[in-house]
Amino acid sequence: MITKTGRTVDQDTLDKAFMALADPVRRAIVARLSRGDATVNELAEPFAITKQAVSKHIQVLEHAGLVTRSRDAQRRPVHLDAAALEELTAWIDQYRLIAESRFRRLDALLETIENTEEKKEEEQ
Amino acid sequence: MITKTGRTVDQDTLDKAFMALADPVRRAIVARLSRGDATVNELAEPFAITKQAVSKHIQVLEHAGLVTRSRDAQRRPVHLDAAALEELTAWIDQYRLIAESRFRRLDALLETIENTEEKKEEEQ
DNA sequence: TTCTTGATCAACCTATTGGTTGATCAAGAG
DNA sequence: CTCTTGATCAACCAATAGGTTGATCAAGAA
Repeated sequence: MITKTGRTVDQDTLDKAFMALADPVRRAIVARLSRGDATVNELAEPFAITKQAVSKHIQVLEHAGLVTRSRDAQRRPVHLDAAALEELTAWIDQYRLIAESRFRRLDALLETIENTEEKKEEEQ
Repeated sequence: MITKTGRTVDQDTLDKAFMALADPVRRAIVARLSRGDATVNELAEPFAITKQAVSKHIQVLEHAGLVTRSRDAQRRPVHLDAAALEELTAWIDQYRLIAESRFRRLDALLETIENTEEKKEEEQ
């Protein structure tokens, strides 16, 4: 599929991205990163799980294309990719808007029918 | 968290909803349903998997709150819940917009620095 | 009642997830 | 060189996801 940004997103990328967000720890990491880049240790601090587990979560986010990492001596700051998030909302909105427009058209149709019924009653 | 619609969405609901979208078969089902309600058999037709497997996929979507089902004799038409999709985009956008506004502020800062540097050069 | 249709239930198999512990590596600091 | 810090690799384990086959159920149709 093609997003508003013109980028092509394949099924596998969508699989990984949605799967990545289907975990409360990873969503908390995304929330934290929206406020600014952070290291694995910083990200691990609020959680009651091992640093290794958090490292794995970050790898999941990275393979999903939601975050990127740079090198700064021993540190490897994690950075949130807002554009990747936008592609997900674009996918969802595409179908949500179709469903909603269909709903609105049905709404209009029902109104038309109601008006017709009222007219009939008036004519009687 | 609370969405634009005022509805509260708990972690477990987000877990299930994102997990539900992390599968190409279920996304295809969502895409099909955006065009209108359909039965399990109709939804199963395009796929090379058993009807039972599709039935399970629909249950996953249902437990995630993304679709609802009504009763019409033996048929159980599946209906896409556009409002539930909206809650997901609301969650994503919340953090995407924070990250982007941060990015824009950094952009503005870098511009300020560049202008300052240019000014210095002019002064030399 | 019997047959057909639409759909689910139940049991099972395999691959993958999310977590652990323990070892290892890479880059500075002393 | 040795020590510390930040982070990853490797092996393992329990739970779950996605799929199958076979039986079952509920509602009309004949």
